[in-house]
Amino acid sequence: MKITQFSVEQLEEAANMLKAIAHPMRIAIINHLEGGKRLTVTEIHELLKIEQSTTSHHLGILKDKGVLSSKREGKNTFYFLKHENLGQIVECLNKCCS
Amino acid sequence: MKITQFSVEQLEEAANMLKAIAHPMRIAIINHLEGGKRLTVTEIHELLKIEQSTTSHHLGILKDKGVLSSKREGKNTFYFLKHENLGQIVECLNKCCS
DNA sequence: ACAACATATTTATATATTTGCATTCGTTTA
DNA sequence: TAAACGAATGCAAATATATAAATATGTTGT
Repeated sequence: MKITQFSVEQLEEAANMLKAIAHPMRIAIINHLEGGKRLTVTEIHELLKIEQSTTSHHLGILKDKGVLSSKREGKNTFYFLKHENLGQIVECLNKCCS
Repeated sequence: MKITQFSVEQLEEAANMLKAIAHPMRIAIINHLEGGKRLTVTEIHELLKIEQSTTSHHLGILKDKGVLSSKREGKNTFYFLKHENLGQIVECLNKCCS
């Protein structure tokens, strides 16, 4: 007996969300945003040592798939986790990968 | 302050594991295996109405990336979750997607 | 050894993702 | 209104992934 029942649409959405997360850089980004932290594109780009445009692309993917939200404040755009419990996925991964 | 500290290798492994899960059919497979259930390739192939070879490919990916284990018993190969807490990811997704 | 069944692999094609350069857009400050 | 800064977008090349048909491998029973 399945615990959770997924519709085809839910399967698609869940897969898209996971696909968004399933990238080393993007896991690192989420990891840095855990605990309600807010970071700008430049901060992340310097923190992870990846190109500004690449960073923006990754953030765009995460935002588009519902993992992150963003808020523009002046010249900066801050990114943060949309659902705090998404951090659980990262924690769970950490347990399974060690 | 990050809760979890990932090494580059752990990020890669975590991403590979998530990438393995991040597919509608593969989420459906995991969903069917929750609670310690064991299913054969044919059972999954009939349950999800996808080609036998496609099913085998998906199962191979999940096994290769450490999500599933398998055990051959006679003509059949049974597949099952390697870490039961991987089901948590699916449950967490379900919460975030509804 | 042979037939029947279950699973895995090979191969090819279509499709999607990643990355960074170059450029553009939006905001602030001189 | 220009210059400077931060962020987003368009584009192209390299790489990876998905699917299924055909084939091969492994296992059981005759």
